[in-house]
Amino acid sequence: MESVHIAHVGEYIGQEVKVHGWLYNKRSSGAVLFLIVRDGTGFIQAVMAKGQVPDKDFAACDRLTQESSLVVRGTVRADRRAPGGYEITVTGVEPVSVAEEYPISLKEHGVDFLMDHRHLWLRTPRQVAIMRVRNEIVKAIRDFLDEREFVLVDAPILTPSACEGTTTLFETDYFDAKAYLTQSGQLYMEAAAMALGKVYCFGPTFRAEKSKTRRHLTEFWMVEPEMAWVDLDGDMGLQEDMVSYVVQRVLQRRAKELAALERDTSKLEKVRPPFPRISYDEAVETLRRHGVEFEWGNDFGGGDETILAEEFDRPVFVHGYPTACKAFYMKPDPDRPEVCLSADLLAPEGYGEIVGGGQRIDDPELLARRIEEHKLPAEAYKWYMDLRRYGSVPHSGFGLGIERTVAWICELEHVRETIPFARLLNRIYP
RNA sequence: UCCCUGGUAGCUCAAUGGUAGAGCGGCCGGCUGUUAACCGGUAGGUUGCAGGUUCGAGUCCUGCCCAGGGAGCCA
Repeated sequence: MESVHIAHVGEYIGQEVKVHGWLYNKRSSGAVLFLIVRDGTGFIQAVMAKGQVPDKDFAACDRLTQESSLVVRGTVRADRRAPGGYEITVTGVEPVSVAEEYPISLKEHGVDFLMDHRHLWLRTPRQVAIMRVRNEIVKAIRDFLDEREFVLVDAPILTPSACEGTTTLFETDYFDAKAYLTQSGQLYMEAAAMALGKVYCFGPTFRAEKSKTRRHLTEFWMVEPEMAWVDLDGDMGLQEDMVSYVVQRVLQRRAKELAALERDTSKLEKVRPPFPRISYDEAVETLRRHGVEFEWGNDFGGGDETILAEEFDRPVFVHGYPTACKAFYMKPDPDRPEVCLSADLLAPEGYGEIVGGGQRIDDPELLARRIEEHKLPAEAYKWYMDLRRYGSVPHSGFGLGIERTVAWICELEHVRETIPFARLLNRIYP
């Protein structure tokens, strides 16, 4: 008898199969027992009638609790009444482990309770759908970059100093010296781009900021491509191609999951290049037109980003930010040094900044001056300066936040559901 | 760090300053097609913690703790 995953039972109509899974729910009508079984690939109802299986088996199943593990044997049958289209007529059931009283019911729960039980919450249909979409997004990014001949170069997680020196870092002890958890692999990617041309890193990043919003995690994942010989324009071109590719791939391959999440896919269909590009100056004008009192030189807040994004039906680039409010390595616009060759990509529907990127300073003198102006330890950035001393070239890159992208594509309220085990300001359990 | 809201049964919630309750889950029983099944019964409480006001506090006051939402912060 063949063991099958629920997602594939449709290929076994009329055959007797084995399904290994967990009891999601159970209903009974006296002499008929309905077992709703899940195995991670799907859900299926197994129907068991008294008299058609040994009484001992029937009684044992009647006692099974929610989330008990079991092996069901039975014949696959197409049934219009079944939500998935198929049912199993049980010929035998082997309980594996009877679960204790399960904390998560099929009724509503509060966020705090669910987060405390994240290890079990992950088993519910909605969370399973989100994890599958996340997986598809990650795979699509890797496939896209691979097709374009980017090389995956892993950046270190333990770093000797801040990449930008400003934001708060998680400090750790490194054999009696201080080390920090990385907040970006970018500087290392710049080194790698000078070796390999087109590279990217993909890994966790850590920010010890006390941010308490639906868009922030203290530990999150970023993909950071970096390209030698590419300017800001080429950088934005790659971003719109990549984001469009990812969205279309998810629409194509995860339609079932998006439907389970009740995602309005018509809005995602529109995500195709080219994306609109507006300058920081135009963005400020737009905000003022909407009645926002905005001073030139400030960075945008969450509400500002939403107003800007709502002007368009696809993600929008905002480029040419004031040099003063961006990182030290951003290349100033040669025609207008008060703004820099940077660009943020704002997702539609209020999801805010999903990408930040730009062209890096390639002039050694200017970079040295910036490091000094930002009061960064020159010694720690000696290797970074070397990249400009030995064959400097124009180069650009960006960082895309995985969780914000997942939240947007899945249309979620909060990024805490986009990562298996979220790390938040007040949460490091489970 | 600041502002707002909340904390009552395992969970989700109700209770005019006057006997702490319901639904779900648990347990016991019933039902041969249930779809978050349904029906009957039953157990289940230091009302976040510490003070205070009052004849009487889940309810009002003060402090603290925790959570949620937002702000700030944030490639």
